[in-house]
Amino acid sequence: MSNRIDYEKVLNPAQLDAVMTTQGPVLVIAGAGSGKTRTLVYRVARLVELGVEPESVLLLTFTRRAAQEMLERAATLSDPRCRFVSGGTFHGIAFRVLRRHAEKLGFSNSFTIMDRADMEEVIHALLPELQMPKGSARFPKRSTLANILSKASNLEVTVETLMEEEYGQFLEFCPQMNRLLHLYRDYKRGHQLMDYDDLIIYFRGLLAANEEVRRELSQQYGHIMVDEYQDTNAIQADIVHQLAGAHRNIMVVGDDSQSIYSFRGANYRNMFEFPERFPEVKIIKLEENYRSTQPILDFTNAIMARASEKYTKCLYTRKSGGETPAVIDTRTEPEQALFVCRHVKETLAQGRALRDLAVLFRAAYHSFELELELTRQGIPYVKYGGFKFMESAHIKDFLAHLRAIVNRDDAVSWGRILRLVKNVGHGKSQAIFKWMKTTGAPPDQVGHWPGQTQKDSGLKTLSQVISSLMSHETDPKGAVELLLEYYLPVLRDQFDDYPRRQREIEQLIPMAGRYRRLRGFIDDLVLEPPTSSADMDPDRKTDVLTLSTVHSAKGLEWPFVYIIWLMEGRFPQARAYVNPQAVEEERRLLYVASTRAKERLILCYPGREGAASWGGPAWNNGGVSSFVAGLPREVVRYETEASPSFTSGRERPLDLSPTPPSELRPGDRVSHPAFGPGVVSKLIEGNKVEVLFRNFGRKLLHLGYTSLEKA
DNA sequence: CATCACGCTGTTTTT
DNA sequence: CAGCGTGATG
Repeated sequence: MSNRIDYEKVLNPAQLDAVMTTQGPVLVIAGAGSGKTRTLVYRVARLVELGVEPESVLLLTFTRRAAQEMLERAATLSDPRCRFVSGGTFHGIAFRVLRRHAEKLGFSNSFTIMDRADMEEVIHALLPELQMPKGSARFPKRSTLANILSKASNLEVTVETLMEEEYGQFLEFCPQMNRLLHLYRDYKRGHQLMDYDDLIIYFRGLLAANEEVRRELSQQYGHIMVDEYQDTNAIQADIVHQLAGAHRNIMVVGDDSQSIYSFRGANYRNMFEFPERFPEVKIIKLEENYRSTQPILDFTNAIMARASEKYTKCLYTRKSGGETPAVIDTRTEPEQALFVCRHVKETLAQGRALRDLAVLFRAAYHSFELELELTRQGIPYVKYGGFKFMESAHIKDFLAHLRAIVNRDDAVSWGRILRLVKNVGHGKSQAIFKWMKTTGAPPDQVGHWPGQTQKDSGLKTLSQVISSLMSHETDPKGAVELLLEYYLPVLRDQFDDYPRRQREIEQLIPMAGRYRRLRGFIDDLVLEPPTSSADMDPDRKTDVLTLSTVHSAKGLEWPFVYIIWLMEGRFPQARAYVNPQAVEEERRLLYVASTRAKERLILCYPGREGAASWGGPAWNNGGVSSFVAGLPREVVRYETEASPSFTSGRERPLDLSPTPPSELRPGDRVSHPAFGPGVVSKLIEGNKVEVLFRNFGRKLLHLGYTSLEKA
């Protein structure tokens, strides 16, 4: 039973226009908090109400979660059939299509997807083939190499061009980079692997080269909507054009000042090129903000007014009142953590719930110190962004077994699982894989590798496990349970903190239970994984504080928002990185963060002395202090450590001096800002100490530089 | 193959 | 600092 919606009552004129225009191309330029999501939700509802088949509506979003939430909302407020609308990410759609048409691209339909960690691993394995001259200047590390290759393919420029523009320090390695690019391409083809970038590129290629596929998809998706269009790149724009070129029922929604994904080749100019591709486009601007108070908007407008590129709009609200955002120099990082904790507690005392508050930051590690203090003070939180559940070693190792069966050419996974066998390392694993490939031995015959000795009898066990797993293709849950029996002893051997890791792996059992085929299960996990272990917590609805990277906070809002430590200088050699474009992206990042706040916005930064933790010139690509410096008092309130609201409430005197090793003994309980609670296992001469952390295993720490504390 | 000492060097965000 | 590569040793 569907509900009637009175659109004119719930939407403003611009939103209404966007919702009611259901034919032809539409570009919606929507400022932060202007009801962009609301507009998309109602438009989905409207289309279904008009009798459009839900399955023929395609909603492309940035994360799978965003799509699901929108469809759920549409279903709740109108017709439950909205849940059948096709929603997902570009990568998700691309993968589904490519799977069906893999052979047209010269791939087998058993190809597997590599995540970033896999990509880096392959690059790493290829490096010896580059034959680098010994003792030459430093070659970029593998994560940088992956960044360069990925960005070059996303921008569709040659590696040289990209390096000239953004990696001047590595220009001398251009020949090697080119060689690496080719090796990497060949490797992927040879092993039936695609990385994230390939999904998008091959998808476009398939559409361009194959009229039949293009027509079929265009017919299947008669109405297309794209959210966060400013974060798409030129290739994705081509895909949109191919899909909608025939019927032209395409709506893209975006905000040029929220473009913060240039590292993926995204460019907000895509938005302005849209009218060139669809000249009959209707352009709708949403400028009224429904989220924040006017003082918050004045602040964000003032920040963007200084941008070197001019953006399309100025936000206003009809909400009156509200307080001016505050900027606080907390001098040091630990003081910043104390300040936020104290402020949070005060806010709770005023009757607010923890779920109304969020702390946002640039990089996942920026919250380490705060997390420590929150834990000390017993304030519960969930964190989004940064650490990826799927990328932790134990999860990857575990799933590699399943991947190796599904795609027996997947050398990355085979390497992983073979190296887990006792006395098989880098060399032997490669020899075994090569043998399997040349003899065509099926996966469960690894135990019969002729080179084996008595020492690697573990191969026999692996063989048996693989053999039973192969008979569980239609029973993912059974396969996971079976593999668990084999893998748990390995895990126990390998990690000191196996109970936590075991628990995490066990969470895969119910997830696998939702799939009919093993392959579907592992594909989904790689491509659209739970964003963090917090996501898997069934009690998400509990009243907790949110910590999040700005990137992960996109599209969300909270009454109170704290922003901490936004790119102050920390890296001594950073002068090389001063880059006007990067500064502009940092500015937009601050804009995105600030516009998440509905009522109150507080920005903290740990000043220069707190930021440059071991001296040297500060990195100068921007940061809270540089963006707010000189803003007028009407727009921002400046507070320092001298202001009463900060100093008076300090809960205990700060002692920032490091713990001397003589005070620590094996067995002492300690706490570290990054790694959390742990126990001292060993003292090492000088100022080093080995700690066994509850969540991160064994780490060797240099005291004097880390704030390791006795707990 | 596994472990350890030593030297070097510097961003980060995510599908 | 801490992660990573290198080269030497068990």
